Amino acid sequence: MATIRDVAKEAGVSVATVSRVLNETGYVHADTRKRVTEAMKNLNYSPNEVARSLYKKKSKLIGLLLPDITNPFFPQLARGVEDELQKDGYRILFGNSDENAEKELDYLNTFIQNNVVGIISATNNKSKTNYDGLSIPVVFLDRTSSDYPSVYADGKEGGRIAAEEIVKRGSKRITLLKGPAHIQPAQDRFQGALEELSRSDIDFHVMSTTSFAFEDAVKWAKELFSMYPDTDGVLASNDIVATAILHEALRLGKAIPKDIQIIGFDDIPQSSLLFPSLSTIRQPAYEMGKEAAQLLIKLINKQSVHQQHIQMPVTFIERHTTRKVDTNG
Amino acid sequence: MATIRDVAKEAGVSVATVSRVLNETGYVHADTRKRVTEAMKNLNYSPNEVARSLYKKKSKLIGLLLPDITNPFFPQLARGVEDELQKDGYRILFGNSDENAEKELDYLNTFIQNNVVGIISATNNKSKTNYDGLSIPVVFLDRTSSDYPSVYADGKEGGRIAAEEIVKRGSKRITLLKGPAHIQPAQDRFQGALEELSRSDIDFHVMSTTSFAFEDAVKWAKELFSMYPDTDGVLASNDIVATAILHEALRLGKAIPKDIQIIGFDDIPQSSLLFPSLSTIRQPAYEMGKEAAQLLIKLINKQSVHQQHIQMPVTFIERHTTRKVDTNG
DNA sequence: TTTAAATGTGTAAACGGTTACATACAAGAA
DNA sequence: TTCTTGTATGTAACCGTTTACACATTTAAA
Repeated sequence: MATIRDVAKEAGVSVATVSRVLNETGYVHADTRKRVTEAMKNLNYSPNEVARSLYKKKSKLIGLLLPDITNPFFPQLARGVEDELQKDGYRILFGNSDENAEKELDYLNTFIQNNVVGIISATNNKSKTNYDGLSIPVVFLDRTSSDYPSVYADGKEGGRIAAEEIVKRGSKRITLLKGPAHIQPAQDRFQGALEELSRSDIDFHVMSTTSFAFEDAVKWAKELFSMYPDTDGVLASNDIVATAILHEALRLGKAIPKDIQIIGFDDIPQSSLLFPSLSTIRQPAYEMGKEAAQLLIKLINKQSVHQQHIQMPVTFIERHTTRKVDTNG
Repeated sequence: MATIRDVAKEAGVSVATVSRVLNETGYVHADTRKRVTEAMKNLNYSPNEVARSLYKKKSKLIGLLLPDITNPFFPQLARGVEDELQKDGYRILFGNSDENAEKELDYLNTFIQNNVVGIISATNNKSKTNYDGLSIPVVFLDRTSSDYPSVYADGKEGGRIAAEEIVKRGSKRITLLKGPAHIQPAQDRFQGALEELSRSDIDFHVMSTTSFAFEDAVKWAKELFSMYPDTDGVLASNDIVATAILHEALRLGKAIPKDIQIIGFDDIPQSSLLFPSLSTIRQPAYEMGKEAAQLLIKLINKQSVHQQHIQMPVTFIERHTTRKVDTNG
């Protein structure tokens, strides 16, 4: 690898001059610039980002921390983040935390040690204290925070809409699935649905679940139908869980949506590919990723940001696990 | 951030001594070590990886280049890579190439400029020349190469098995989908299936496709059933395409697997969640990621590697888009 | 006792950039 | 003419580590 000194020698100038043409700062004579540019080309020179980063105490790297890229909701987020950051020349240092505080802290440390210039975190771990005292901007994604900038979907409203839609479509004995207690977005959507159902004159049960893993969800699905066999509507905590419910209902020979309606949450890509395709509350994951990235870039550039907390709209996606609404109703 | 000099001053020693306790190199008196360790703790010191990287000309970073994390096959790969690398303290610099040569080159450059110590690439772009002349180890994932170490599934055998299984289960008029020409793994599985079908006395059509996007796949699915309405078996180029075929078949009121059998490729997580669940050829994506990471680490450590080309086994996953094999046959 | 080897520590030069500061010349203003 | 300002370039310090080398003191061997 050629260094700036090699280029300087080749062009017969000092390193300062090379640096000036590199960064387009200060004065450089047109002829000199040309000589330097050619020397760079000859030597196939490309500046060492590490040396730059050391002196400037800032890199072109940002840290992205996700709970688990294997969960189909997150690749969309990640892609939104990347597409947006890439435009400004930022690169991503990436890690999965598994919602494990130790892993999270570990990644945060290496982010800092590598001079990242900003962090986007979609973890849901309580210990936000991990982020206190950081001297670089952090934006939380898929998570609310009063202390830090954040981008999240309106989970409560989503839960409300789901409840409203399923009631509107005639379910009378609803089971409401309450997601993991430590995942705030799951609790928001649960609250929204709970409030809306309480307001209605519908019978409903609440069933607690503790993870979003499909294998676990299958167990809850079986439990649900054995405990509440006459359930005719399920509000699932996310699309993974909804898929498990759908499977179990089909296995039991229930007609969908005639005997039982199901509404999921997230609108992960596979939801439209199920059969019957899943009605769900859509979170605009890709756009959320982009928003978070844009917000972070503004923060990095110390531009003023009108809104530190960006709430994204949530929409009901009507597919085939819900009935057509009775317009005569 | 405290520097090594701060620690040295606090402990009343030179920076060299601090560095020695940090790296456990050279001689350090037990008492001195204790003083230094305490100073580090007091100052909450943690070494600057950038400075380290600059001097040593190597970081603890590796570059991971994927075509598109949004394609459900890749998160598994990525997770396997990460879980394995993380054990040895490596961190991931991540990028999506979209099978675009320019983007790929761009990422490769920034990987190098950031002193990554190895690269894992799952791109399928022809221009392997991008990797020539790199002074760090590269391993190709989900892609064969004679010139570089690689980890890939036995696509040809997979194609062969798929053909064998669908024939064994009684399909008589098979449509074989040929994936994008520039994606080598797609061509391997196509070749394997083609050879096996040619060997049999079964009628079959070949239909070309040019991407793995679901939206495109839907169009081909419609085309397939209009051109070859009597097809009773489809060998899809991957699970996404198989899903589209499945959808269209269901839409047309075909009974599955009675009227038509479908076999996919990859075994992405959602394939078991479809209804009917998809029979497919499984590639062990997570394990492939792990293997690639292990191989890369060995290469980085200049350990001898017995096998530079690791071919992973592929298995037929029998689910519900194929009939039970006729054991009286 | 002398000498070699092992132990313990410090000084300063890298690593490859950026930039503050110094210097020099040319052009225009006073 | 002298002064100021703009243009052009170079020197060297700095960013936070690691490490070659030097030096001093112990310990062990001869």
